[in-house]
Amino acid sequence: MRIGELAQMGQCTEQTVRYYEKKGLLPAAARTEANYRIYDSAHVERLRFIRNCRALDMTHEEIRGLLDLMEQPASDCGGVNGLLDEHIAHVDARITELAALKRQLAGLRERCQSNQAVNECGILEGLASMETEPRRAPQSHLG
Amino acid sequence: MRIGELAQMGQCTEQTVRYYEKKGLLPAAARTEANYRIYDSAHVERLRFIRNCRALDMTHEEIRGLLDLMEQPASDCGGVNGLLDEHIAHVDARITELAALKRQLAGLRERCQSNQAVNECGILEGLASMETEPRRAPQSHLG
DNA sequence: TTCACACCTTGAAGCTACTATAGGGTCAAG
DNA sequence: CTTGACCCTATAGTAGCTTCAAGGTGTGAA
Repeated sequence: MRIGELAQMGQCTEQTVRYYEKKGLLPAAARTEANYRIYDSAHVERLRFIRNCRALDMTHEEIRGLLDLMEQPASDCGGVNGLLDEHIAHVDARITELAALKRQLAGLRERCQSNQAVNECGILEGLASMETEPRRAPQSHLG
Repeated sequence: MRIGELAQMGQCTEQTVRYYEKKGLLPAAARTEANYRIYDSAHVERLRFIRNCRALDMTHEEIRGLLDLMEQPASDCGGVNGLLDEHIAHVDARITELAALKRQLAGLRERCQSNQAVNECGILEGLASMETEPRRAPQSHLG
């Protein structure tokens, strides 16, 4: 099959497939005489694996880790479990961060219930007077 | 004051200040004869406002919106309230997404409790066989 | 044959919000 | 006169793509 069909199987665009190839997540495809990339079912499997990982918000780095571990099918899968545990920890950390953020925003929002003049708005006052604390390193890659 | 001091007041780096100037969040600074940027207390206020918004994970776009609204101090602050409400909705949406993600990851993690061979690992089986659903547009800018 | 049209190719630029690096200029103290 | 702290610009890199530009390929119809 050609790139369009593969992309469809992987629920992504052709550009994304080329991008994965460039980044080494997918191996370089064989080519037809016209220089078209050609794929088989092994590529479909690998692409779907990658897309599933992406759907779970794993980074390319994490996915690469899993793919590397899969290269030794007989070895122990402790590394896989560890990688997933770390990823779950990232998600947890981000949820915690966002919950704190939401509390802060809710507090700010309470400072202006009615429509009033911009220069008396409690929200803007709050934003102007907050004490910015130096941003610490993010606990997760999840934005 | 010069850029180093301003950056310190805003809990950010000098590069970040220059970046904000380039992006139009901060007005172009006056210069000394030696071409050094010079700032006063109004700049400090504006930078702190921006940094506080960033600490709340607002985008530059959202911050620009607030700054624009502040340019008309006498006008009604309904726009400010709306902007904040939308931002809170972004945070909420992201929390919901991440909670769903966490459930999915927990289900996946259960598929392999003990260390076994990689090619029999339930996690990798799960990742290979999941049905990727076409990724819908993100409900928030929060990664 | 020639045309349209769908499909494929590459490379480069754009997105967010910075961070880092290179290669230089300014200025006060020792 | 040199050291060191501070400042300047411009460029490239980060993640994970998306979009654009400018073209080549292949098939069916007029």
